[in-house]
Amino acid sequence: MESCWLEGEGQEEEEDMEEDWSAPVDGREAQDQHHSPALARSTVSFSSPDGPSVASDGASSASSSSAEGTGIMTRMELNTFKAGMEGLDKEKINKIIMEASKGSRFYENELRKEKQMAGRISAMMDRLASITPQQQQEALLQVDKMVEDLVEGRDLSRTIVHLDMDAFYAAVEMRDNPALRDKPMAVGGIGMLSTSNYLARKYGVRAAMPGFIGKKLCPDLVIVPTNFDKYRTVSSQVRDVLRQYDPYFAPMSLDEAYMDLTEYLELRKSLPEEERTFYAHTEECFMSKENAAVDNQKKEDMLGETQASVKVPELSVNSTTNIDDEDGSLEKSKVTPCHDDNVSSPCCGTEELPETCEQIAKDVKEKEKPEGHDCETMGCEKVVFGCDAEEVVREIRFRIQQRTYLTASAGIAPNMMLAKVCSDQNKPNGQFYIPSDCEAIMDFIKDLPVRKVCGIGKVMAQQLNALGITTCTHLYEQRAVLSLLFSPISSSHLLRVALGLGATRIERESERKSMSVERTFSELSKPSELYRKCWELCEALAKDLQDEGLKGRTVTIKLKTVNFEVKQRGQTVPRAVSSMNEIYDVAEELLKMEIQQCQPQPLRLRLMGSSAKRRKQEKPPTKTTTLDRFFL
DNA sequence: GGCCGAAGGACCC
DNA sequence: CTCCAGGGTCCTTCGGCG
Repeated sequence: MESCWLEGEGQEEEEDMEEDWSAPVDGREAQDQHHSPALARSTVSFSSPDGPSVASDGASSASSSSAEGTGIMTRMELNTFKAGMEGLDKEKINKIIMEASKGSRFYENELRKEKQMAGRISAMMDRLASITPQQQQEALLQVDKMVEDLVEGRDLSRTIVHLDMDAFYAAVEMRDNPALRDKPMAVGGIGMLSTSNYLARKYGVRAAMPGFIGKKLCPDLVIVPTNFDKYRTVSSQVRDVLRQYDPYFAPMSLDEAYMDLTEYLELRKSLPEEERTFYAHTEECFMSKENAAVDNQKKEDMLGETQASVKVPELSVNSTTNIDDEDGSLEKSKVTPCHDDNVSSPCCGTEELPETCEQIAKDVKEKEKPEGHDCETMGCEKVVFGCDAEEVVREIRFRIQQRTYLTASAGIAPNMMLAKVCSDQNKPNGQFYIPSDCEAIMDFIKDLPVRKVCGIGKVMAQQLNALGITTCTHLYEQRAVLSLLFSPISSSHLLRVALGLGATRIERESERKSMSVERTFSELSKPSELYRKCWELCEALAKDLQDEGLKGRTVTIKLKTVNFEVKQRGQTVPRAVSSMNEIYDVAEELLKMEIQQCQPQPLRLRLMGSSAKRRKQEKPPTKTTTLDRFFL
């Protein structure tokens, strides 16, 4: 239960979600003038009052606000950036997506948002044009001071891993139903797909795509309903493995997690070979294996498939003996106190400290072995893993695969931001390592598309794009301008990205801040129906809250009109609430106001939600009477 | 000016 | 022929208030 919040049904890994932003900018072109397009532009625009024309040029290329036509609707197209997109007909796919969407209310709303975005960008370009060279100089000076601090505070002492299950939900379904293995399939419903297998991706079917469009792209697409209980089970098996390498690992969803291997790697150095030895189980092994729960039919089929992929992740198991001790000698990265990165101490939680890593490791290793099974005599392939980070991660992936028959990808780097990007690098069933030295980091960062960075989404990417920024190098080159155009928080985040910096301490699970329930339905507009729906939602929410023993001080309702416009209305109450009645009282009132607001017209909704949020956070951990762990 | 609450979004899975 | 989720977190902007 301590893992509560992470049970939030994750969407699904790498998937880029629907989006796209379909980089209209051709990389090369950007590179040619990437010296500082924005800089040049603003200088030009400054020296010549006409400047804007130059600037607006850049803006319009990034997001033509001209109606219809080709350029617009960049938000609906397919993101070709991600892995597994080789050799597929983007043109054709986008055409199909377009045709399926055109004219729908959804599409109209997207159009609206697109225009709004264009407006924001052009406002930004105007601001850019009004920046004087002096301002820029000053900004640069200031930013470079920050750069200095940031670089000085760089902490290369940690080894962070981001682990990501490959096409998780889809992989689980394929594992359990062999009939699906050679078919393009996706998990979800006709309304929305959570993820798709790699075969389906070839057709352009991706996560966060509505099922009916998936069907259009790939008429043979098999859509399997989600089965979260199953994914949760598998997920916990994976977590069992991860825990042994970092008891404080942080699951981000059912299918991905961050780990800090620093401590473990230290310990690993003195781990005898037998402790690093595993066996690739063969069919016979499985016959007696724990998975007895699975019916035989499935099991057999599973094995057939598994054999093929059971091989050790990545290359040579034998090259493993390279116990690179050279690694321990990197004193160049003097351990700095890393003041910038989050200061949470990973190892201070007094919670259930699961003994030591060694103990856990032994325990679980036993568990992984089929009962009463002796690998030595059963002829299982013996695998010995080395002691460096890459070897350990291979071992982790190997064990995950042995345990779940599913593959995972991983990224290893000195901080979370990089690790996350890395895990995507060799996506299905691969891993990528960035050693802990500045040069390696910068080399990696250099051409990294900003869009790949976690936290830079469609919108930010498009804004940056308008400034001629597509890679992290550009990000650095434009640091002065960025500091002037974006908020301090945003620009410092961008700056850190540009420097290859990221959190080096994995936050201990934090308390949840809100809880919500929302539902999409076919149009409702009669007040009685709306109140009824509201009631149901509040009921569900109250139950969820009570199940976790939580209360909320702010009750909000969320409404989505049939035109996809989203509204939220909230009210904070004097005392935290959790009961059905208390919540509904507030929600009903809020809903009533909305219904009245559009009075003669009916309020036509396609979705309604209800949520309870905790209030800010008390400044000092107020020692208010060991206050119940409620939202205040 | 600073903090808070409300509303709207961006982003992530 | 219809048909685009649901669970979160965090940031930004704005108006009110003391």
